[in-house]
Amino acid sequence: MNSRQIRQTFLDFFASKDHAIVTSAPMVVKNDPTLMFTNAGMNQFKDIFLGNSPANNPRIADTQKCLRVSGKHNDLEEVGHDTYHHTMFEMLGNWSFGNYFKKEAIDWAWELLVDVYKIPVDKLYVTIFEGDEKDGVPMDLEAHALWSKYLPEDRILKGNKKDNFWEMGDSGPCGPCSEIHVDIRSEDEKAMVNGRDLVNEGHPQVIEIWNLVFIQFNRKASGQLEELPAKHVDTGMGFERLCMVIQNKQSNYDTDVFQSVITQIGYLAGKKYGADEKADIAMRVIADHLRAISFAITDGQLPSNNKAGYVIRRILRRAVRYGYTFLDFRKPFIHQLVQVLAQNMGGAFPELIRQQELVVNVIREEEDSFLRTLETGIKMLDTIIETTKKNLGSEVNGNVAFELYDTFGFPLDLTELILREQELTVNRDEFELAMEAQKNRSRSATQLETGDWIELQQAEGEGFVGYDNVESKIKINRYRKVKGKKGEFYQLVFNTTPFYAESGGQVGDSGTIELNGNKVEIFDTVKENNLTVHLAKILPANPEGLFTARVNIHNRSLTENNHTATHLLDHALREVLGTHIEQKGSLVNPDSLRFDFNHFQKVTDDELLRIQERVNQLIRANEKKDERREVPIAEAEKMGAIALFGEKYGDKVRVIKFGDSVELCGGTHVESTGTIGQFIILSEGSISAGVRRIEAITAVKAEQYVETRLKTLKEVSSLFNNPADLKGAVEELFLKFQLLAKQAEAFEKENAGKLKRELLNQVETINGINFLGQQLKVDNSAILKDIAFQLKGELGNLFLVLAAEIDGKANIHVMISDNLLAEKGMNAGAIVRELAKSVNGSGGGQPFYATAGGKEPAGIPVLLQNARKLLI
RNA sequence: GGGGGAUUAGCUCAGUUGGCUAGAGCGUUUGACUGGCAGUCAAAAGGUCAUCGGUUCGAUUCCGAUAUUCUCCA
Repeated sequence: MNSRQIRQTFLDFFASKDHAIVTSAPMVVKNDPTLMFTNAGMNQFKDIFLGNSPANNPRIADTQKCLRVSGKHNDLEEVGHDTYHHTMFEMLGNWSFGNYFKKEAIDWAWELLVDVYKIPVDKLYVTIFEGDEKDGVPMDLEAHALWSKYLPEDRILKGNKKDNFWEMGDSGPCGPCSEIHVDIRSEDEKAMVNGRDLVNEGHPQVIEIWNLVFIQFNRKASGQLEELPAKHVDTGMGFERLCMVIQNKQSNYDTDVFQSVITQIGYLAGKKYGADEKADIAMRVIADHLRAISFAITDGQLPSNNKAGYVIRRILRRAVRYGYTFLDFRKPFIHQLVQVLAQNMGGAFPELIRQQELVVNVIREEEDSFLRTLETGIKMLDTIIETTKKNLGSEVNGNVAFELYDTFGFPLDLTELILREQELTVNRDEFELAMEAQKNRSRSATQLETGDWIELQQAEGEGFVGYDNVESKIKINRYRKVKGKKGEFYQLVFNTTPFYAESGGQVGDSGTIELNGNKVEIFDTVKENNLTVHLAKILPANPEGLFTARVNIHNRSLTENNHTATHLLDHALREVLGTHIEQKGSLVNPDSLRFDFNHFQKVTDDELLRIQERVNQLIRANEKKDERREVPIAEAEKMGAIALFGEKYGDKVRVIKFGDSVELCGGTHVESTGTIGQFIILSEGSISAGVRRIEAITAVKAEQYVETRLKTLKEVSSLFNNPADLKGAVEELFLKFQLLAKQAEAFEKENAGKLKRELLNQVETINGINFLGQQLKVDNSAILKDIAFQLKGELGNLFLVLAAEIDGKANIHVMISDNLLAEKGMNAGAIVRELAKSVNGSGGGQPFYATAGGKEPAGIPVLLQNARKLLI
């Protein structure tokens, strides 16, 4: 069976057991502050488990794209060195939401593995939870009894809380789990060591492939467990491992999931997989990371310099680094692998094919920029090596290596590699110490103290009513206090709310809640795990009461103008630039709108103008809003609605139509486009390879913009006495100015020349040295400098002192011919410092030329006499 | 969100205790050699040293703020 068949078989199997098959959620997580990426199959159902949303279907199965690179599951540094860790992987899973429980979950798992996939029974082991006294949970005898039907006692192992009790977090849903392990060692090895001794011991060929979690408890903030009324099943099976087992391979990377890409890497590198351990590791790293990066990009997460984008960048750089070090790649190469990946996985994940060009471009750009980073790092390292060797050291200071890494992004392992060639090492302890200090700094800066939720009541409500109302009666169901570095605030959850929570690029609403004349301001509204959370600086006096919630209508309607304009812009972009345009991000707030989209060249001024004109045309057409809620997703697609990659949609969606613009959107919009008034594009630029950004304003802001521009224009025009051709007048003035500036420069030169000639007549020879000490009337010290250098060029054997009073201060310049420096041991710097005493000043410079300033210009004549005396 | 760095000619970058009337390479323009191209040689143009403020006799250099950008950590 190839990997495609294995995946499909899983889905077909659970479909036959009445499961709804859903698509994978995006790998990039939105609206969950605790998680950047989907790291398990259950993530997309988290809000169901938490009780925030109802389950539309009690039985679900899917394959989920997951990424484990940060937080609890951080496998990044392992990947490639062994044969079974991955950053991105697929997790096959089936779920029951208050429907079937342990019996069905275990029976079906067994049926699928043994009867369908034909995995030999004697390779399988299972584990069950042994119980925990502290939590008061007994051994999972139910699971034990179910497994006993299929396996002898010595293949059912008891596991502790760490391995066999699953928890979502410090609090929340949890329960015992039962894992299925498989032993794929050779018969010889099995004879030597019993497989049951290797389960959960980190052996690469005795591995867990499926985890069945039975969610039957809720852990309260106090740590106590309470039995859940509705019990759930959550399972996860590693797809790549399953393929390895079924295809009888010893490594995930030997399966067809990875081999096509690895073959291509080998071809590009001119090396064969399996010939050299280090090269093999590099190929595995690259094959793995390629998938992670490509899927992240298609899900809308571009590499960037912070947060999730930075994680993606780091993964890509790790791949480049391994290619650079072990496969001798010096030019971008990873982007050349995308095509093979798309061929291999595009069937199951069509977004890879659709966005292939973007993925290639983004990766190439990133590779280029990292190779540049490496180049500058190598240059810096060269000078470090040089100085270390000059000082006869054999070890490079760890802080220096850390600076190279921290500030310039040059990885430590590369530093060490290059140093080793020069027989140098890095002081690792110093490096680690500096690293630890940096981590502590970051941690203490981001510390957020989140208190427990305080449940006030469980008032029934309608959830979000803000599409139809901007004011409604609400009750506060629960709240908690959050303490950050910049003060503390409260998070409030209502039974019903007119406040729109930040989502889909539209900022959250602000406003007030009021009870008996006491108003509390809501300064922002955000979403957390599908829960609308209102942020307030203070807690209302009687939190249990019935409040009147009012959205700040002014900001809301400005935001709506911009949001609708964004849809019109999207539509216009497709008309003018082509239908390849896809949204890559957007920001909509009361002030302006920002729209990012894929396009591979600069949008020309002409195109921009046409886009702007088209949007304004659509505004004047005054298209009425056609809003449809609860549209089945298939029907929405038939309507031609534009969906976004990387956005998670439910079965039912909301469709917003304005004329021919049709989009899936949860945001708030104007009633008809005429309200927007006017649309002006402020800028167009690139934010990353293949992604452009347009910033624009509408309505009042656009009006103000035009007004100030017109006012400025009017003022400028009146400065020119309102000419018919203002542009011509300005150009003419500019030309005249240039001419005058040139003339002035020539005049000044001539003047300086004249001055210089006059000065030449004043030269007196004292003891064979040409001396000139004069006070000049100039208003700019640059002229003195210029004259000094000119005189030096014309007259040898010269000791020159020029002085002037500029802005009430004395300005002294001393110039000495080169020959005198050596012959007479004269030094302009020392001389000028000494002379400056006469004007109560100080100065300095080089031996042949120095300047000084002083606060008492009256002393200049004395100063000049003193200068003369130096020669006598 | 926090730390560190960078911003100098069209591009890539030098500029080490504050004073070298701000430099290099590539590119551009002009001239010479050549039948033409390529090329070689010669010369020139091109900079408010990111912006604003401070310290100083004097700031590209030191200090502070802002903007942009790179990088590491969370």
